[in-house]
Amino acid sequence: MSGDTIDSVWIGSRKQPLKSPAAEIASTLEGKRIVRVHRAGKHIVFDLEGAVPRRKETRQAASLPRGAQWIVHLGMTGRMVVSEPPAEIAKHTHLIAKLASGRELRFIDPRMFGKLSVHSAGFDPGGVEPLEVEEEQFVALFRGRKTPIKSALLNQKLLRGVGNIYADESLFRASIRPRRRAASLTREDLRRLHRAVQEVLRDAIALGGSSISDYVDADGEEGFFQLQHRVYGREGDPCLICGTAVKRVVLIGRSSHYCPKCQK
DNA sequence: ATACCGACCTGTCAGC
DNA sequence: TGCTGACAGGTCGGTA
Repeated sequence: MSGDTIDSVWIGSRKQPLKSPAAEIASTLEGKRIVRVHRAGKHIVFDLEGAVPRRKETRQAASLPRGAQWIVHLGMTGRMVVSEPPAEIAKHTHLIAKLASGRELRFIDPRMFGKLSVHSAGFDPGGVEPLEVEEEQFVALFRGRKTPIKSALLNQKLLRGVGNIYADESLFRASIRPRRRAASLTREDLRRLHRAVQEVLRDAIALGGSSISDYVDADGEEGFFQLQHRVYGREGDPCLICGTAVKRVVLIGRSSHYCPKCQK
């Protein structure tokens, strides 16, 4: 992908997935070389020709000339696939970028919760990377917040990249109930949670993610972390530690699973 | 400022 | 065999 050039862009008629105007997305992408593809939280970031990597804490860098960036958020059901042109165009395909190599980059998203946008300056998703954050900084992020700890874990402005499955799994491994107020957690609780989040994410990444119904990675491969879920999707099943039935409650409109005995 | 809730969409599956 | 309702990897904006 890196090094390839976007020759032309086709954008579907649905506006829902577009965070920037279609014409702006097309004009920003067309003719640009993809310098680098990386991830920031839940966003896929394409650095386009002329882009200067963001540096930490350098406000004056804002005056540096910068290339554009193409930002893709997959939402719930979004996929970015690389296809050969003869490949059938899947239903719910919202964007096709024709590359100089002859391949096509396609964005497919049935539910249209995914988002496409372009930025002319350095894109900042906010929050810190959960796999990079130090223990002390992690503790400071959550200390004193009145919100339920699970809401805080899902807040992308604090920690970026943790979603519903991994929030539940992390809280189980840290023996903390989803509804516990962040402010009520001790320093030791938060240290355990820090370790749990990192452990869950590392394990999940190693297994290629969680394929619940239709998730596959960029190569179309399913993940296997769902086989290691200890509470997510296991309502009524015995806790793997104590045998108590796993509970499911709705918190901020999201399914939340926990063991009522192991998690306090 | 903070925190819930519905809205945004389509697809699938269980239950009747 | 349908139909209906609940639910799904996420985020936003309105309202209290």
